[in-house]
Amino acid sequence: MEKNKFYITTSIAYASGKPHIGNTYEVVLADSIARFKRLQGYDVYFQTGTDEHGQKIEEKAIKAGLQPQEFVDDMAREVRKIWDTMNTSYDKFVRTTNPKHEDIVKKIFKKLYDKGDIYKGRYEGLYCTPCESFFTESQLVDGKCPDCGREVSKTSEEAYFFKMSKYVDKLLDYIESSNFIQPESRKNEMINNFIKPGLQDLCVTRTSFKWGIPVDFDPLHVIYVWLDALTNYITFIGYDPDGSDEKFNKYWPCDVHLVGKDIIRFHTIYWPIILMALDLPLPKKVFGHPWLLVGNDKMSKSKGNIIYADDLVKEYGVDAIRYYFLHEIPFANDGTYTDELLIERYNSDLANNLGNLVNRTISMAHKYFDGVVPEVGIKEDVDNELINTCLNAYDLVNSKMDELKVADAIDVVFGIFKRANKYIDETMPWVLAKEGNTDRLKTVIYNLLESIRIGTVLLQPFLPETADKIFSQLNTENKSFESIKEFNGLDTDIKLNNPEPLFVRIDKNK
RNA sequence: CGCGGGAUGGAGCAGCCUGGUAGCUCGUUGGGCUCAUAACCCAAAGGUCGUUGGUUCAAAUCCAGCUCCCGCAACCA
Repeated sequence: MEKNKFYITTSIAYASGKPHIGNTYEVVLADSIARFKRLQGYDVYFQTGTDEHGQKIEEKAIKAGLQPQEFVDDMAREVRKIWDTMNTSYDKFVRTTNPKHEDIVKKIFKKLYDKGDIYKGRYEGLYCTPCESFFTESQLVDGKCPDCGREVSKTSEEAYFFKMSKYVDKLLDYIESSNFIQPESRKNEMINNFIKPGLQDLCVTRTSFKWGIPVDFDPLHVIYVWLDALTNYITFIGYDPDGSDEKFNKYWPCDVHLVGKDIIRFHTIYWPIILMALDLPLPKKVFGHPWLLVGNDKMSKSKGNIIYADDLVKEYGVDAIRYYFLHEIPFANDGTYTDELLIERYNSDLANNLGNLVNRTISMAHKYFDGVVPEVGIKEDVDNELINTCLNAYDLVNSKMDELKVADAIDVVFGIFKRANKYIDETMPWVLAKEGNTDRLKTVIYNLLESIRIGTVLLQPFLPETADKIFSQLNTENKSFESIKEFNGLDTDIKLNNPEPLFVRIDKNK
């Protein structure tokens, strides 16, 4: 039987500098979804990578005394290292300087040109070289670049344009009749801001720099970011205008493109139009996730408040950071990062609620039963609430994940651990031990261990390293979603391993 | 009149679409417990839901004006 496929991407990181916490958040978010779908039995393909062309990179390379290719080789290695540090399970890390990709992009360009969707014209505007951007008169601040404050110059260059208007009606239909754009509020933003006022034709080439994919039949021109970067989603799974691979036919159309909310426009307007022009099906969903702010500020180099994920991982451990990213960033609004909030979440949720629960439970199992998982003995009504919390959790998590509400899904999982802590107070195992009520004590300890196991099975997509540690303490291989449909997945008579603290509390005065 | 988002106890958020006792986590205070990582469990205090007006029997929720913050404005995730 053929497994259902699930294709998910992140946007590709621009390889001009070390990716900061925001890019990293996106990959972790995609990773948690990819892992969840894999556990559900989907044939998942998860793609991420780097966008490696453009003027900014060309300039940075020169400044560093490197060839652009050497520069991006270094950057790609750096990006990949951070993705790996975050324990992300991407299936493919793509780079737009890949020769095969470049080759297909040239073919795509040619195809669209031959079709008449791309034509040659002139691009005019006020240009800021360092920012690599054109501005309109109204955008300027005191006649200068609104971004960097430097002089702009009137520039005009010959360029190729993509005819957007041809496909705009079809696009509007698709956007309005589907849940293609997520969250919903972005849908109106796109329609009112960009589509309704009328789409201008998109400039798809540049002559002002060399570091890019040249236009085959007009080598003065370099293909600008749109057709180069966006197309990574199809070129690397085997799209070819002359005939695509099996792999492409299997995975396309993409199920979810995860992108930052600032580039949602490119993914919900230009990208579908490019695909329409190529006669390809459109992606099912684009989710524009919010940002992680530092305090109240947007992260930026000029503010000097940039935070890098790998620094945080060194300090707190990978799962603490994954937890913070996945749990603290709301579905639609921006999230906040501060050291204080991170430490607070770490202590209360990870160390106190989860870590301490596992530790106290396994300690009791050792103390009362020599670390052997006991058989269930006497049952009582109080058990049912805990058991039901565990058995209902999968459906709740699943429905939250379907909506991409990862933070809510994690809450459901931690709700199990919270309920288990309460159960310990309700049943008071130490009293049962003192009274010699072994038959009841067996049940209580089993229920606790099994609740932890069920919670851990559901924890795997979010905190894979921690889940492995708990499974290892429980000494069990029953990790599947199938195994949590009933409350008996932990085999009895297994010898547990010794308890090891999962998260050591952090002294916030440090 | 460029477009959009936001303002909810000390902190971070939910609730608003589909009006009807304001909810969650953290923190604070008091109590309980001693299996455990001074963790866990219970309880309490703390908010006129930015502001003014309107609709309504009833407004955090719907409508209008205002103030403040933020983002986008055709390449900063």
